[in-house]
Amino acid sequence: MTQEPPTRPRRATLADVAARAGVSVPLVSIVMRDVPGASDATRERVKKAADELGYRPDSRARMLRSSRTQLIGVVFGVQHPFHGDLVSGLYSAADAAGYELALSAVTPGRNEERAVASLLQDRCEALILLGPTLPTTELANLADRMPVLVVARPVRSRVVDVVRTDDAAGIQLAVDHLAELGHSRIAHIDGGRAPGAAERRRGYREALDRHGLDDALILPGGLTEDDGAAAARRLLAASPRPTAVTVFNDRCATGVLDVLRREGVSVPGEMSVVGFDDSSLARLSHVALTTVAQDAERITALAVSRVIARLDGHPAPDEREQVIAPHLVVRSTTAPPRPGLRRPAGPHPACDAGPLPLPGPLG
Amino acid sequence: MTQEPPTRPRRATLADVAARAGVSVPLVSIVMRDVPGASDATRERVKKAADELGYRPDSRARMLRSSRTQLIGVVFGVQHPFHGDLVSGLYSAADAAGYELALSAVTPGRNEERAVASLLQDRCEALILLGPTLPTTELANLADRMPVLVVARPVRSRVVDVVRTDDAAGIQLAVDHLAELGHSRIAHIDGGRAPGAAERRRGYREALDRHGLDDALILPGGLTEDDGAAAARRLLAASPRPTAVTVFNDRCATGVLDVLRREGVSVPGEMSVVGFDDSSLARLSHVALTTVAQDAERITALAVSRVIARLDGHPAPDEREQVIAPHLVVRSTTAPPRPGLRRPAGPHPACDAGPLPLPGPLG
DNA sequence: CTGAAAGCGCTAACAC
DNA sequence: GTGTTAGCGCTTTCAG
Repeated sequence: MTQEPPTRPRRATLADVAARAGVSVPLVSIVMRDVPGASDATRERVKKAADELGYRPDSRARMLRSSRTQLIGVVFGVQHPFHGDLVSGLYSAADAAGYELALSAVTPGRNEERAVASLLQDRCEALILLGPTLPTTELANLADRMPVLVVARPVRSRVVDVVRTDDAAGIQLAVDHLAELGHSRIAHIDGGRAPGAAERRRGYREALDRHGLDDALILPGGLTEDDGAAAARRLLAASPRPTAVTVFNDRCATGVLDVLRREGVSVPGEMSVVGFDDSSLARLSHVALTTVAQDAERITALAVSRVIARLDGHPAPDEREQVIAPHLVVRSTTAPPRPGLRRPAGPHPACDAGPLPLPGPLG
Repeated sequence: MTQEPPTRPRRATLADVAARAGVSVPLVSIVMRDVPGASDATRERVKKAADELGYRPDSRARMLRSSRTQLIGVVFGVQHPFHGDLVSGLYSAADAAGYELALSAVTPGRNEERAVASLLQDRCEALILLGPTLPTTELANLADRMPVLVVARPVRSRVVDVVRTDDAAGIQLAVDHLAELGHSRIAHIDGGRAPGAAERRRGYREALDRHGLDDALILPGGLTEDDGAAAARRLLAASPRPTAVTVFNDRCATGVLDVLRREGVSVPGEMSVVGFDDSSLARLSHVALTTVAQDAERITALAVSRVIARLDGHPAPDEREQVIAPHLVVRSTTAPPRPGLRRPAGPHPACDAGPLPLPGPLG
């Protein structure tokens, strides 16, 4: 067996293609970029030569030469499911606009500062940050150098753009849904100091007001399953016990569901639960969580177009923050309240393993 | 209110720093790269100037000039939770070795070809592909141009490196665990044609053989919750009914759990369940799935070091494939078999809300 | 230890 | 249409 080639063939350059096609380098450049300035015959010849050489343009040289890099930097949390949806949307939007994305992940061992720093070295023209925890002053610093757009975190600043879900409206949708089902004692498990938590608290209060329900009950929660579990125990201890609860996010709601089921509290019979995010968690058939869905596609489309508008020097709109309406996804954790002890089976009561399936939302 | 600055300050270059520090450009380069060739006094002065100007090196120009880019391209699935773990590990490993990562995501609207193509334009020196579905011939094509390493998919090829979990050994761990608990009727729900599925089937068969259990039962499964749900129904219909089952992955196992609980089959009392991946799903407190964990840290460390060895021209090792031993994470879905109808409570039987906890692996 | 010159691969100006 | 010239920001020779 001969040794594998220790020396790889040098990559073909424009000059190689030019030589092979018998034309000048700039002409090849013109052809490769599909811009006017070459005859069809030449185009043909050059493309053939490039093909034969397996030529691939060098984006770094290209970006170095032209002042525009057409690069948008994106900082995202590699562990965060919803960020996956957002990144997908950003790719499509950027692609449609002729921009490239430079991804930089935040991981347990790589903080936002580092993620941003690497993007700066890559000479991105703008930055899109997904749910950043960077202090506002840092964001402002960045915005001083380039357009910065924050997704999914409310930032009060005159220098960065923000695109986010209307958190308050989201919780209001949830409360409306529960109120329509007939619930009057609706609690809220909040997200503490997490991004959006304050808005969701406010939305909850306002919705209760609108429905003339005045016994608001806000329990301290958090972002994780465990936070939800702890809050659920307090929820059950409340007197009078609420018949429904809106929870800060799906993860937390999952923890709530867990405790409820362990305690033998039927969901949605004795307690209706609404989450937030419509994460993959909520969609699991055995969770089937009614939840408030964020419109990732719209959010990302707006984010990209806003950032590009900045790059094109369009004047700043009055409001630097754009809030996107969420929508409610009704699954199986919400139903009309059931004051009695009999546990009616909802479409999917995971732990009501007993017989008697009584389908239909209304008994 | 004055208008915001429509014209952003040009980024500082080496020349700017040089001018400010009163030295030549190359000298600044030497200082910025921390290589020998400058006096301490100069170093001090240059660094100060760079700082004041907010200088950031231009990675593109740097890579263009030096033949090495020190860039490793990574293709990953943005929706795949386990890829998140892998990306985290790759970052640490690459960082420690002085390499950068160029991330390129596969999304519903962006296939692997595109993800790879963008990486090629970025002049990565090597490619690491996470669970790719690219045909082997494509992989070989790529490997012709640069070192290519595939993670988490068995590829029989002499030209690409592979680092993956020992799938067969993983299932064997699961079967060993179940056999030790006293199970003799152990089924397997497989992953069809998914990467690793064949190996896991084989591991299951071999493990059964080793334990002298000859009634192997392999049920067609898949990767999703729904696949698991369907398989679980067949599992329950089997006669004699198995007392334990190993499942292709955690997602599928979740679907299995769901059906079991709905059908009133106690887990782990009447049926023990083992998953594969140790995904976040398995870790959820209300799922608490016993599962086979892949060692993401070791996998990524090996992947990076192998790829760098290639770049450094080290000779290819005999075996281009490296299989990493997984380990078992015992949670609450496995326990000794209970032939009777009484449902004993394991450490966490989400639906066995009854009392009597009988701890200890052996009854 | 420091500076001058050259050039990575490409594109933007100009000539012809 | 096509070729020539210049230079993006940086690193690499090589002189001094």
